[in-house]
Amino acid sequence: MCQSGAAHVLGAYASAVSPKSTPPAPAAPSLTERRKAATQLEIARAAADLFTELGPDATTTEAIASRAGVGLRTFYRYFRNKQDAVGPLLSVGGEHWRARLAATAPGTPLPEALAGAIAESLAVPDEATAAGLRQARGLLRAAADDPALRAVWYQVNQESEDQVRSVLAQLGDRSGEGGGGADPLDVRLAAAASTAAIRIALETWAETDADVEGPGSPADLALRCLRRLLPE
Amino acid sequence: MCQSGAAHVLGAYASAVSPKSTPPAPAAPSLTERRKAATQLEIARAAADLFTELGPDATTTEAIASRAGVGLRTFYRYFRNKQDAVGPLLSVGGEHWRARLAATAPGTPLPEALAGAIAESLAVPDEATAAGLRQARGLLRAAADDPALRAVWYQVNQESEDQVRSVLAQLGDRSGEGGGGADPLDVRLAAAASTAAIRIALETWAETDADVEGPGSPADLALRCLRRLLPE
DNA sequence: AGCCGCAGTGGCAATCTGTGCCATTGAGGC
DNA sequence: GCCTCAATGGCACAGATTGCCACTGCGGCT
Repeated sequence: MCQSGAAHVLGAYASAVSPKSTPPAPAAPSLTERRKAATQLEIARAAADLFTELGPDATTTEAIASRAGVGLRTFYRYFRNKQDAVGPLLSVGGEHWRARLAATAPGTPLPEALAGAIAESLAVPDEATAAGLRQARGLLRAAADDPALRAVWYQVNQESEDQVRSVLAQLGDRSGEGGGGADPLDVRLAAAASTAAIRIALETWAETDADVEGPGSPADLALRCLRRLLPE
Repeated sequence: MCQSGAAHVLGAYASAVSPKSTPPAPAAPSLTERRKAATQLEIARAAADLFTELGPDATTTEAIASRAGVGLRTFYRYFRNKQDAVGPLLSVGGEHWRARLAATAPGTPLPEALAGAIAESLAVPDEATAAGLRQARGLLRAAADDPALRAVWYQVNQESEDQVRSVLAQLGDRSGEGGGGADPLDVRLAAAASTAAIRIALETWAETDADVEGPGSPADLALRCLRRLLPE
């Protein structure tokens, strides 16, 4: 178990586990914290395996819980429902992306900041990250036949958009101190555009057999999409 | 009953009722057809009422069916689930939008075509349309507190995006006969950008008390959003 | 080391959701 | 008026969720 391939595409779900205790400082996660994260990942993996093997419909919640080695009741303490269980695996790189974005040097033009953060968060530094992307690809392909699973994908993206929106709002406040930050509508649009760029890049990539790196990779596609949507 | 306020925002759901029989020709809908449409709308209204009164969680499917005057079993013949029932009311104008878009004069620049169609589909020619928009606003506000309802909104938008995508693809084929149409990625991005423009316009409008027309209206906001996302 | 409070867990019971099956009924064509 | 068929309603059932309660190990205190 453990978080080996814990790469998250858009990372809206990771927060489900330890949102209260240590948001900013990466202080030593207590044993309990780490155990919870491992459990969540374990469940997510079990769900993803079963979903891709049998299809989401034929998979019972109990089967997921059982394969993950937890009680049914515990499953529902981690996830709202069956489909949500794969959320963390579809959130590949999202946390990374937002963190990188929040750390952008003040004064950087927005499109540039977004592009840099996207490039970095969709980069594939190790095999675990690559595996995470490939698993996401499998899920996206399964989603093509399953409305409920597709709904999770939409939700993951939308939550990512919301979070990016707040990151961008803070970023805006930080630079134009006097005026009170950027136009909320612009912030919203930038968040939507960049999230859509990543979403479409991943969807498009999932439809192909392109590698995780190089031309046709998620990072490549995402940057191309971003340029179209935010040419400013 | 009947389709008085049948205006649809993004209109992905309307097809749920009569997708087989009369898709193109608006031939005389048989009595049965009209009855079905009325039933669907009846259920949608019942659901919307209960959702906004009690909240989606506290509303049981049976209560919706009952208020709509149909059997529980029938409810499930019209909608996949509880939340989906309000889909038609959130799809305000979508059908209209796509139809208008499909009918665009060949040669019209894409951004212009999209803007024209959006302006027309979010226009408010009569009180019924206005009522439809206001009801959508109520649902969007309720969605703020309910993840499941929010999920329906995401889904409606996503389905609209998919449909717009195919309309745009055909539009592209129609003009550049020789080459085989526009770059699929571009089509996808244009569909995403225009759908997002409408989505964000409606979300933003729902947060305010602005009127259905004039500055701050859905149409006004949508066009502003579109200009930002598709300045080409 | 021994004790305590608490978070995380598992199990059970109850309610709600979603689907297959079958009989009934009214619409539309002959 | 008779026949065929789509639309409906009721029923039963498997699976999805949730409230409630007791059990157990982690982490802090004495």
